[in-house]
Amino acid sequence: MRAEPATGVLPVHHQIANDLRERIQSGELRPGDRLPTIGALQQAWSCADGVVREALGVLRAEGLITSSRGKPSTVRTPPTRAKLWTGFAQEQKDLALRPRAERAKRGAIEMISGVPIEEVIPTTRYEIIPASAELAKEFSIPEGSDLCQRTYEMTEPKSGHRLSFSISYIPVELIHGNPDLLDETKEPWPGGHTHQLYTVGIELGKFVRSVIAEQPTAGDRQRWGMEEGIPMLRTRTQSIDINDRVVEVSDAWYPADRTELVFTETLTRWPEDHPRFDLEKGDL
Amino acid sequence: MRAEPATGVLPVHHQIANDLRERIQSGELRPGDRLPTIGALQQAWSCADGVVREALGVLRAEGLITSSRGKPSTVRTPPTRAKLWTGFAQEQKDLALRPRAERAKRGAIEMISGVPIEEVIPTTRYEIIPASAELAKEFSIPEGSDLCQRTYEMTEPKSGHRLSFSISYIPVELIHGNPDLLDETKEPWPGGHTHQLYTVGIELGKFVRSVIAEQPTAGDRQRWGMEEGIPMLRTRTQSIDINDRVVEVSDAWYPADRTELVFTETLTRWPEDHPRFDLEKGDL
DNA sequence: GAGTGGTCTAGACCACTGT
DNA sequence: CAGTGGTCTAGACCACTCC
Repeated sequence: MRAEPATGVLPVHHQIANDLRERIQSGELRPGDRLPTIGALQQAWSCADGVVREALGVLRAEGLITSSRGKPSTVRTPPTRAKLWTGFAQEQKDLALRPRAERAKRGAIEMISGVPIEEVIPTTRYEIIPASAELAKEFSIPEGSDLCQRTYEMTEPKSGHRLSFSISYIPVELIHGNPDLLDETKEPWPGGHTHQLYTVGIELGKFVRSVIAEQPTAGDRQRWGMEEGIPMLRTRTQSIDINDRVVEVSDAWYPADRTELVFTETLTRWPEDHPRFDLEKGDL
Repeated sequence: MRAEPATGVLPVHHQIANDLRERIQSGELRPGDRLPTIGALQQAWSCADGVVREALGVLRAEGLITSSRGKPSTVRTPPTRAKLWTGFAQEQKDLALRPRAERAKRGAIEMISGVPIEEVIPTTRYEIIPASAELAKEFSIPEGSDLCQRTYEMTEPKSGHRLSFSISYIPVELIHGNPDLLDETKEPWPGGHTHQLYTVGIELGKFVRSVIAEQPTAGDRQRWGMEEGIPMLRTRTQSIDINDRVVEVSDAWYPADRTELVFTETLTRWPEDHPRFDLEKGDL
């Protein structure tokens, strides 16, 4: 059993992957189309089936195709992503001063997860944990200080798949003035986190949100019902009060094939009498 | 050559991957540490080398390990990500009305890519292209209208690897008042895009930035010098003028192991005399 | 030169899908 | 049932790194 020398510099499985990728990106193979079977590709490229499988593995890892037992591999349908808008923090802040009835119109969970509450199983879990080194640094508090960790999860009942997941941290010291804030049965809280903080005398000054992307593990993929080749978006939001103190940190995870994060930045107007640009003056 | 039946329900290569993943995440195997060699794992799990290779492929695709020819596989060192701050749009807008000397302190390229200009090869390319269906929709203009496409790329000279890449689109109709805006030799433009738009009478009202993540193709990975298992962050920024018209669209790509996107949202203060929360009243 | 991981082959059994 | 892809084996050659 000798391996024939590669015809080119590029390994054969990469050649196959490149060829198929090109045919997908050029539109010759359209979303939902069946790929050639492994047997057919094996014959076309005169190679062992393992090589073809390797090539398909590459495309699967790039999120371009899906394959499962018994069925032919197909071109992945490009995802339709739900837009997750941020920029409602100001609205949320103004709401905190409004009466309870008005606040009740928007739940805390919805604000955090961005998913409307319907036909899903929400889970909320509160826990007091010692601050890790990382979180202690975020809050500028000693390592091991008490943190209130609040976990929000939403699950799709039929498949059991996770739809949203986020964790929020608050130093217990900041909220011990209002025992209700440590009581998970009080969720969802009318007016959300901004109002919760208002009840202990905290006024928010700004939010800082950072976004990274990671590749989920096989276990993650199973929990979320994700296919191979789909990254995970992870956000960390710092809620900062008007004294520049970090009062809450919240982490959230989003499957990148279902989610698009949208951030808006509104600008103030120039003064009415601002100088108009004069091309003749050549002020470039 | 018979395949022994799997000892459990889980395929062996997943069992091996899970075991190694756990040892990495628990800290038993630390960043930079060598993994057991394929031969050792093969013996430990009494399986063929192909199964072990498959398992390592899984971990590589998750970005947990790196491996190359001749050297033992190692645990990937967690990336240090450069923070890419947004939220300077207001500052940039105010700068547009300032004198040239002041504007010249910040280049257009730097504003777009977030990478300081030093020891890199910047490339700027202008091109007039017909609007695709997608872009026509963004601008609410007829398909096929003239767009000015400006491509910004920065390359690391030694490795030839791409450091940053972004493309901006502007309807030619909007900028024909100033021919310099179609001249790529005028880059970098003092004061950046905001000032460029100012020269044709456009005042910006807001920015809308959306973020998605995708898995790069093998070719992308080579161009950017990325390892397997690292996703790509992609942003699309709409520049919207004070009349709610989309005047510029800009796409940018960032390797997710080197980049963290940071968005800030500043809130206005509550009025001085806002009602203080009264726990006794129990207004929850 | 010994040891590492990368590529490839040929053959086998299995789980699942459709008819 | 035939056909699909998923898993596994055993053996081979190759490219590369390090001693």
